[in-house]
Amino acid sequence: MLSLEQIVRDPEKFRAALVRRGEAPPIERILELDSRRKQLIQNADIDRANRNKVSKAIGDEKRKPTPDEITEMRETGDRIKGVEAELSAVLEELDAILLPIPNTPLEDVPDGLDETSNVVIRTSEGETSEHGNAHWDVATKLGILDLEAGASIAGARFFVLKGKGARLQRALAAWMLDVQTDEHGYTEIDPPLLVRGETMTGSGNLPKFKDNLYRDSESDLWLVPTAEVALNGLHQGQIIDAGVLPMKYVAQTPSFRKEHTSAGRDVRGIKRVHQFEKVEMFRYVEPDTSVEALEEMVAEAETLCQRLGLIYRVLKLCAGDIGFQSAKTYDIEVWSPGCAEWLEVSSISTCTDFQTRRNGTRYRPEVGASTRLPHTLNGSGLALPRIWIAVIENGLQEDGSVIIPDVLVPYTGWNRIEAS
RNA sequence: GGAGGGGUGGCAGAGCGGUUGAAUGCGCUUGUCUUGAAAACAAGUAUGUCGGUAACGGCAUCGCAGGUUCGAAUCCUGUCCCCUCCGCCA
Repeated sequence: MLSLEQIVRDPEKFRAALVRRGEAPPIERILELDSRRKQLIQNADIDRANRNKVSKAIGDEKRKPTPDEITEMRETGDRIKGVEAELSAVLEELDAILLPIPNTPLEDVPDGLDETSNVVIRTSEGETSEHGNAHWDVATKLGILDLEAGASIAGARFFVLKGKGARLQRALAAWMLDVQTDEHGYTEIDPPLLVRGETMTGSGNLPKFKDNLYRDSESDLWLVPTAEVALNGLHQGQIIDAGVLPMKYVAQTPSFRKEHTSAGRDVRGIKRVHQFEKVEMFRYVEPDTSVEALEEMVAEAETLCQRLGLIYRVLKLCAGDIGFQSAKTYDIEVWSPGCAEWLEVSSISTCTDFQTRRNGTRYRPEVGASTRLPHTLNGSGLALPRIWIAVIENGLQEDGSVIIPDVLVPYTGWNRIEAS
């Protein structure tokens, strides 16, 4: 959520920033509601102050209230209730307006309204060859991927990994998690995958994106579309002590997405599925260090691609293509020689104070200082099964077998998936 | 699923209709003392919001949401969470 206070202070700045993302926020209505809000608060406070004074006098004097006092205070109480009712209607409307407004892009985010304006800022060494053997053919033939079983069990966009395919995914996840914890200093978290609505709202996924989320209505819990949701909720409502930031977390979890909005895209194979594993990095940092932290996280994700020997490129997303809660996003894509396309395996964003304002995560810059909102950053490090796809398609040999990267061998116990 | 108990400030822990935003202790900050530290002593030490350049003042908050009352941390209802016992279960 954006800061109401800041919007009121400089409405045009916010309008301009949101226009860059193709949004037309009702700024006038917000200003109107805010001034009404302040007026109502003042009215109610005056009445409450008076009521407090009278009640306290009665208590101090240890006497019964006079009939006149009772009448007057009842009227005051009714008036307060009326004002409070109007105030809560105003606040409700403000929430309804503010909650679906996305974060504002940082200055250096490129202009543009869709992915065609994203900027490739670097590409790794190596050739983007094509061999035409897509993972759905190769892996099915190897007996390590069973799309039919996935469909039979759960429907379209679900899949089953088998044997060395399942082991390869487990190895990838374990290796990435080890690098993030042992080398990059992240603390491993194993969070709930079902979360409350408030937690989902705190991350920015609700109310706007409810159609892409799975939900158990009986217990009113939502399945996380990414570990980011849970990691973002880790400190909601808390004040983080001075000196604790930055905090770095990493979690490997499944992600559940309905993908209604991408109905016709990537229908073959397992590029886009309803349930997938992902290793997610998440950081809480002091505001003036978040820009630097974002670059670090991109480098951390790139390291993984490099060690897997994959060809990848880094994109800086334009204002219209960054996610709802993001102020700036880099995507990392790896080359898929079988599908002959770039696959997004990581999306790394700074959400500035957008999420912490929503969920009430604050920190103290110094002992005794007043609280501030930390910045949050998130990024995949990295997403399965797309990395799995890339490893399979890149490791494909002439004879149909697949050789896997050396870094994974300690986790698999073998380096080749033999053609049957 | 059944039966109880409980949620108060950074922590511990009083209060159970009337100067209670909240005793007391611990912790923390600052000051005095000290070469320095400790100890002792003194003062300060929640969050948010409205007004104000500020100083400061008002209001709200004792899990959360309602209700009763002139007045609620204290009474009532709902709800969330925690704990104990029984049952069930990976």
